[in-house]
Amino acid sequence: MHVKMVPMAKKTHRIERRTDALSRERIIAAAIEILDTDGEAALTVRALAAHLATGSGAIYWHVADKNELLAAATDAIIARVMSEVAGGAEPREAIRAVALGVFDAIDVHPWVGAQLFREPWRPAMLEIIEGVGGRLQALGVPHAAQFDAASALVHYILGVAGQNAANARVHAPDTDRSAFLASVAAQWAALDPARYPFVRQMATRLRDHDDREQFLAGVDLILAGIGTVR
Amino acid sequence: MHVKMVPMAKKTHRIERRTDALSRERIIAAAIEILDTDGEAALTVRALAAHLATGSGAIYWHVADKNELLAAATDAIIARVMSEVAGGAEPREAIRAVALGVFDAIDVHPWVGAQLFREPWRPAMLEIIEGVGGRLQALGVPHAAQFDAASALVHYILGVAGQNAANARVHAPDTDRSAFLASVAAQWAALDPARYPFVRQMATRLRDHDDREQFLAGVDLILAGIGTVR
DNA sequence: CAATACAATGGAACATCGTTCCATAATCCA
DNA sequence: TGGATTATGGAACGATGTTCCATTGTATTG
Repeated sequence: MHVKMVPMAKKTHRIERRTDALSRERIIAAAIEILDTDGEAALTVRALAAHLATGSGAIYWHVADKNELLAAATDAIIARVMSEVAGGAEPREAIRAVALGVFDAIDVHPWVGAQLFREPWRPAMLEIIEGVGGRLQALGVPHAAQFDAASALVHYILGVAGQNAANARVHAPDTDRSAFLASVAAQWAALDPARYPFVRQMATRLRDHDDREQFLAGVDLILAGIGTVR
Repeated sequence: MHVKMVPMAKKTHRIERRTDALSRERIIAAAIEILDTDGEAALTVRALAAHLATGSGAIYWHVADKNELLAAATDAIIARVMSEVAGGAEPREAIRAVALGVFDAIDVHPWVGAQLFREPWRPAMLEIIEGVGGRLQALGVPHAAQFDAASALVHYILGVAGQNAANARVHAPDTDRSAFLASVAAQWAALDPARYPFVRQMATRLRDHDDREQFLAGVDLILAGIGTVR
């Protein structure tokens, strides 16, 4: 059952619409809220309808389908990130800032990491490519190498993003992360030394590493590689 | 009670089963066949049961759930790739070979690209990490930098893998790829030059680029970066 | 002001999915 | 041989995304 708002003055012309009217923006905002608080799997059309105190059909009047909803939510998050980064810093620092912005956004909204892979021509991906690639020219990267350089950086960012999204999907929303890392590290350490010598050696590093620092180390590594073709 | 059974040798325990008996291996093989020919979305438990001429319940006797089935199928593909690569080539070439092996495998089995992100402690991911990281030591990468270097390479490979998987998901199974690239390139070229100058410039490169070559260029870029910390 | 057209709503209904349950069949073991 | 165990196949369940449609609210028109 639902409680309707009481239209107080019905004699005068009420230009304003009902204050609880649905809109594409309100739907996207509600979707983001559900995704952030309860995870990717919790965003069902029914849950969304309940959260908005409406029915499923009303949602489909404003949004084509769930895919479009997720894509729009992703675009909203990434656009916000890129506008916050902006700035006219030194190009190398700007690239790091863009990458870290995306990383941090996915830390807060893990579902974005999975969405970035779908429909790469959507605004979200364009923003990232532009944010990274736009600074490569200022870095002095030869024109012929800019496409490869931007592609490498963006794909690396995507890889980390997807991995973080996957990790968030596996965990309970607030599982102790260090406990999880320790458990995987223990599995690695218990592997057959003859078959997996490297992975075994990396077990302790996996346990102690900081995701954010390591992500940045990867960006720096790629930037160093880009520097060699200057 | 007398024994009138067939000669029941302890070691020759071979009683023939029905030749069409199900098995975990047959189920995984059938799943891979459906995934490869009809795409990720076509793999439903019902389709799989029909393909094996059995019922859904029988499948669940051999396999825990669909996740495990997909993970096992992924492990099978990646294990095959890594055993084929192997070889004692020069480390730099070996890393390129491993990366290309994964790339080519995902070109044939796009669904693998999406699966690699789930449960990174599974055999498939271990194989890749070991295949890449194991050669870094031989490359002369300092011990302290090996974790970051391997992580960067693997995440880059993952990013490309996920992107290719997404592309394959969007296309009809045999859509003309160059036509698709041309259409996206046209969209890029039509963007606002003030907002997306870099993406616009890259449009023609996007149209003409070769995925495989560009992937390798990224690997080389990262290897070059790794070389700077030697 | 009444009548009407249209945007918007909410919930029932539908097809499909992964999974569970269970009656049965096939096979093994004592 | 007979009971126990393994294996099978299909019905049934709950949940999902989506469509359909009767109904409501609002704006426009005669």
